[in-house]
Amino acid sequence: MEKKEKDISTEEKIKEAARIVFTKKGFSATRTRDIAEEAGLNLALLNYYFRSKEKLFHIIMEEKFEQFFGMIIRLLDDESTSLEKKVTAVANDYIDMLLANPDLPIFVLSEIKNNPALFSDRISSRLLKSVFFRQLNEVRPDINVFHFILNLLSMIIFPILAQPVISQIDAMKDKKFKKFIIERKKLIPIWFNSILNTK
Amino acid sequence: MEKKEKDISTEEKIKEAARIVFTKKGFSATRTRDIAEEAGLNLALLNYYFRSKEKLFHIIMEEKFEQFFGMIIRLLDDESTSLEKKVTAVANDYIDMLLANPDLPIFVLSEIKNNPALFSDRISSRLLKSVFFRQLNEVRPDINVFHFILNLLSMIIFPILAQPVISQIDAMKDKKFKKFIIERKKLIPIWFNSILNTK
DNA sequence: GTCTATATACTGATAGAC
DNA sequence: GTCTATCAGTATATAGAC
Repeated sequence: MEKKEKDISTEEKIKEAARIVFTKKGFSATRTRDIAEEAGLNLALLNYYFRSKEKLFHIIMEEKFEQFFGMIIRLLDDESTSLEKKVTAVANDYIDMLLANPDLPIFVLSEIKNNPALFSDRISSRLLKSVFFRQLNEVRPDINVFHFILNLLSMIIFPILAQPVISQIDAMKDKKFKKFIIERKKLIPIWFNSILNTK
Repeated sequence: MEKKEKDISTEEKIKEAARIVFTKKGFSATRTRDIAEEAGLNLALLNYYFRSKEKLFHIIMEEKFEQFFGMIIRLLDDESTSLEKKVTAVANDYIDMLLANPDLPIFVLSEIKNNPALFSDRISSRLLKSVFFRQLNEVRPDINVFHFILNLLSMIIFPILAQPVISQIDAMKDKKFKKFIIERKKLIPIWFNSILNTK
């Protein structure tokens, strides 16, 4: 009767395997057999629990989109923190999340590109109405909010996206790459302050 | 005997179709039938001219990698321009190239992630030995060159990568998005100067 | 619920006519 | 060189035994 690891339901085993394989290879390159193998389960069980590859993919995709966009929006829509604190918080927490999920950005961007309908405009409107947008407009109405937020996200997300390229450089392999990214947690807020305080 | 459009060889028609379809959908999601259809040609001709999907892909991929990395390296390895001019040149010319080839960045990054062996370390060493690296070290030896170049590339490339997401926002559709990106040609050098002149 | 076996459809590649 | 027809291999999905 005691709880063991083995008590994870078959359904959840399949979902966990699907998270790994889909985010790693994308929808097209993933075979249902890859997921079954990753889960250590029979192929037929995927269809028993989820009906089709598409349906399973949609469940995982929505989870991953929420992970990717939801966290940013929650950090930027916080009434209790200042603009500077938000930049620091995004740099810290979002980088940590991406280091734990390095396949996430390219998965999300690729799948939205393949099928833009997957991305609901509800997400972008949550960003546009966020506290962050209001705050930046109060402090620096001359700064284009879109440029500012896109610079922040670029400097955080792009290096993770480009890791497979960057890590080919000897000085940037594995742990060195991770150390390099963690350095950016401190540096990104500094760079943004010099932009904010210029002119 | 006169030259017409129709004089484009069948081989080149297939390559041009392959460029479009492979960069749009990636290797796995592309069917050889998609390429034949895009070229307006019979499927069997692909194998007649290029033996296999893999071989055709390798040809296109190497072209595209050279386009993506080669241009950056040529701009950064120019003895005749200053550091500031290089930032301006990269912001201008590279953004123009990416606007003309919006599928290029995610294609290159996805395919290298799927198969890191595709990316030769010859490319990274050309970057590390570039004039740009030497120049930045002379002017600001306290600045980490990797952070600097990655910030530059992030701010240029990421917005293009994220276009399918950004353009879901009403204020960022089509021509407005392009205008927004072109604004960045002027702004990116300004932002980098405030970072370079700080501290 | 889970397995084996198999149906059905798709994809890359080739044989052979023209 | 280019086409039609088709093969062989693989992928998703299901039927049916346990």
